[in-house]
Parts: sequence; C-alpha cells; structure tokens
Amino acid sequence: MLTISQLASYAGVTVRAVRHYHATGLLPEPERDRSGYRRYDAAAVVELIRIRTLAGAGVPLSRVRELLTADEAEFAAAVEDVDRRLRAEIRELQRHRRRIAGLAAGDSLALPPEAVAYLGRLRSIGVPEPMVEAERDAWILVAAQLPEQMPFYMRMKEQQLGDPGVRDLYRDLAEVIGWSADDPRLPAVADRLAALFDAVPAKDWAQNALPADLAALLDAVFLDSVPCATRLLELLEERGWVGWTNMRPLRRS
Amino acid sequence: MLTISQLASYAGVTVRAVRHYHATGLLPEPERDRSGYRRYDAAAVVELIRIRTLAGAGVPLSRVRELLTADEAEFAAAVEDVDRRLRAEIRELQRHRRRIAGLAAGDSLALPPEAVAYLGRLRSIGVPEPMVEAERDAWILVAAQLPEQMPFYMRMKEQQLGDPGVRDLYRDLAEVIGWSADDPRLPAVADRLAALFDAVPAKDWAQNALPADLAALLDAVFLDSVPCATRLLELLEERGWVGWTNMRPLRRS
DNA sequence: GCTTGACCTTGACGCTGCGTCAGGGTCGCA
DNA sequence: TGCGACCCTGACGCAGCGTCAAGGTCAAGC
Repeated sequence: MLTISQLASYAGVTVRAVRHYHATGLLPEPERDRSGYRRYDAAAVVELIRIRTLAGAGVPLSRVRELLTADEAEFAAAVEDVDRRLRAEIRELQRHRRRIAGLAAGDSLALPPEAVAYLGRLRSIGVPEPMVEAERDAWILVAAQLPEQMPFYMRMKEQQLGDPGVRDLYRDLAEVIGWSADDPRLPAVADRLAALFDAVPAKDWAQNALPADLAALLDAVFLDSVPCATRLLELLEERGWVGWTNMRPLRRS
Repeated sequence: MLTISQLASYAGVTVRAVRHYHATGLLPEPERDRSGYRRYDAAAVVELIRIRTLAGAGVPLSRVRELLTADEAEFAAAVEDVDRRLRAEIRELQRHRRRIAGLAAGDSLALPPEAVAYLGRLRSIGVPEPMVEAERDAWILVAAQLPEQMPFYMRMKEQQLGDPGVRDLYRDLAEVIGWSADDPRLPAVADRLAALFDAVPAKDWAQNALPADLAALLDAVFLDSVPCATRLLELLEERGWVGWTNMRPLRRS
C-alpha cells in the first residue's frame, strides 16, 4: 500500500494536486488506515497518471472526468473540442503579441499609426508639446469610438496642415491655451478662426461631423482644460459659428 | 461630468472592470457627487483607454501600472518581457495541442506509440483482453517513471514475442490470472516459466532490471490483482527463481 | 521512554480579472 | 408618486492548485 506522497511521486504530481482531485471527485477517496492516513493501491497510480496525461495536455479538469469514461467516438469528439479551444487561445495570444509589438512608449499607446504620424507632423511644424498632448488625448477618444474612421480623419487633418495659415494658427493656439478668459487678444483669435471656417464649403461641416455624444465629450475636454474656452466660444458665436468639435454655422433667424 | 457607466461605455469596458481598477489602485477614485456617485472628467476616459489598451494586449494589470508611468527605455524593456511571457504561453499551448493530437481513446492515453503497438501485437496473437489491460497498466507505470527507456523495453518485448513458446505462454497466463491459489495446475505453469527463465543468459537479468521501487510497485499490482500470485511465486522460488518484475536466479547457498 | 524530523490530516486564504448576485439608495421622467 | 434605469458596497465564484497554520503519527536514534 502507498501513502499519498508515494502515490504522488509515482505519478509525477504534487500531494496537493492529489487532494484537489479527491476534493473535486476526480479521483475517488481511498481507504484510510487506522490513523486516518489515505492508503492507495497501484491501480490508483495508473488512474492518476491517466488524469495527469489529460490535464497535462490542456484538458480542463471538469472535462477530464468525462473523457476518462468516454468511448472512442465521444473521446474523439471531446478531443476535437478541446483542440478547438486551444487553437482559439493560441490565436488570442498571438493577437496579443501583435498588439504588444505595435506598442511603443508614448503616443502609440492607444492610437493607430496614422494618428502617431499626424502628432509627429504637429511636432515637426513647431506645435508646442502641451498642445500636441491635448490633440493626442482627443484623438485617443475618437479612436476608441470610431477606429475605422481614423484613417479618414487623419487624411483630412494632414490635408488641413498643408495650408500655411492653418499651421500658423495651430502654433498660435498653443499659446491661447494658457490665456485667461479676459485676455484682450482673444477677439483677434476668434476673427482668425472665423475666417478659416468661412473658407470651408458648407457641406463639409455635416460630412465630417462626429456623433453628438462623442463631440460633447471632446467639447468637455476643451472646456475643462482651457481657461478661456467658454469666452472663445462666445466670441465665435458672435461671428456666426457655434459648437467646437462639431462646428457649424449659426442660422440667421 | 460622466457617470461610471458613461465612462465605461466610452472606453469600451464594463462598469465592474472600472470599479475593479479603482479597487486595485490602477485608476484613481474620482470625486463623488452629493449622493455618493462617482463623477468623471474626460481625462479619466483617456486614462481608462490607455489601461485597456495595455490590458487588452495581454499585459497583466500589475504591470500596467508601471508601464503607464514608464519612460521609453523601461517601457521597451517591459514590453520585451511581456512578449517573452506571451511566447512562452503560446509554446505551452502548442505543446498541449501536439499532446492532445496524439491522444486517441483507450491504450494511447498515457502510453507512447511503441507501447500501443506492443499491446496491439498482444491482441493480434490472441491474448485475451483482461491480460492485455493488465499489461497496459503495468507499462503505464513504467512509462511514467522511465519514458526514455520505453523504446528499449518495447523492442525487448517484441523480440520475446518472436518465440512461439513465449506466445503460447502469454495466452495461457491469461487464464492463470483467474485461478485460485490452490489450483492443481499451478505447478505445471511454474515449470514452464522456470524453463523459460533458464534459457535466458544470466547477464540479461541484471541488464534489464527496473529500479527497485518501481519493481516493487509492479509486483504489488500483480499480487493485488491475481489471486494465485503469491502461490506462484512460492513455486518459482522452489525452482530457483525469486522476484517477479525483477526476476533473478536464487543463489545456491 | 524521549526526542527529532519527516509525513499525515483538515481548513482556509491567495492568485487573476473580473461576472454576478444581494440588498439597498438615487435620478429623471410621466 | 411611481417606475425603470442607475448608483453604491460587500461578498462569493471561477481554475488549479500553492502555501501557511495547527495539529496528529510514524520510524529511528539516543
């Protein structure tokens, strides 16, 4: 007769594992000797090895039970099933690897490559870092909601940066971020923005609009982080433009 | 300001996950409104998305914390580390797949292919099923302790089956298994076994011996499952042979 | 007979990343 | 004022054991 540690060592498992199998009913509890120790016969070793063989091949313990008592056909079907699960897990991990590989520090965390390129472009034309980070956070939000639209938006933004006037404005807006609501230079900024908006064909506004809730979120980011944001929006409204993320012309009424 | 479910939906996670991140300190607890509800700003959405991006790429939450505050070099090193872990897990699962694939029902569970072939050979020469199963269980025990020796043992056994006398004996032993200890036919069986042993060169016994503890286990299987085993070993000892799994000639003294 | 060290027993918590009640309070709208 | 949709905390559950904790047992050496 064998003690539990002898049994475990013959089968190449830990004593704890054996007790776990007892607890879950996978391996029947053996007789006890007069002091309460479990005593095993050699058949238990064979049974335990069969359990370990299945468990060691990735079969969940809950299925090991059925597999041990299955006939050929059931066994084949169950094996097929377990293999499907293993394949799915492997695919999942490989997806993880691809995503990890695409993750460098900084911007590319949570942003597609085209957005990273766009942020790099902003930096290269001299937009200060705080402004770039504000842009980054905004695009992180957009990318999370509309990942498949990102290439389109980024092409649009890159195109806008082709205009020297827009580039200048971006650099200057970086400073505006720090202004207080009563800064005397705000009206001039509003004028420049309005002039830029006026140059955009009317139909483009509707076409590029973001979903209302996402736009509201982005507006909130702007209003939260820029002291003069509220004032700036007022000035723009005086000039015929309402909104921010989804800018639209004010209907004259 | 956002409620927890709005935050969660913007970031594409569940409310429960957000609370979990709070509990583990991964995401800081926000302000509460007067009724105790958590209220988030848009920056929390960005932070949560960054967390999800890492977690979704297979980074354990405990490491997400460090990664979010890591500089480029630390980040690169950590990513390398996570990728190593993912590769290891994938290798493990692929090992599982190979083992599952090699697992058909019945004998091949816990036995190498050469042992399965040997059992098939036994069946083909007419050895009855109970005897084959006894052999199978014995070889499962051996294979678990000495997997790399199995090809050697199996070649040895196949070679023994080349002898028509051995084949006859195997078929007959299948019946002996069921005999009681006082069966009058036992001495004749012992004679046949002893004659067979006498034909084996003395040095082969030592060469093929199994480790003592494994041999003891296999002997125990034999003694447990065969009623006349003890008597048979006595008869063999009278004829100059002791042991069973590790049979050896009795020194005349 | 006593000690020592190696085993045995049960019971319970820990790990990962949340899902899923349970049992209550709150908000907003008709 | 009632209803449905949210919010809160607290706690258990999941897989497969690892790892104490607190004790009882056994075999061997003195």
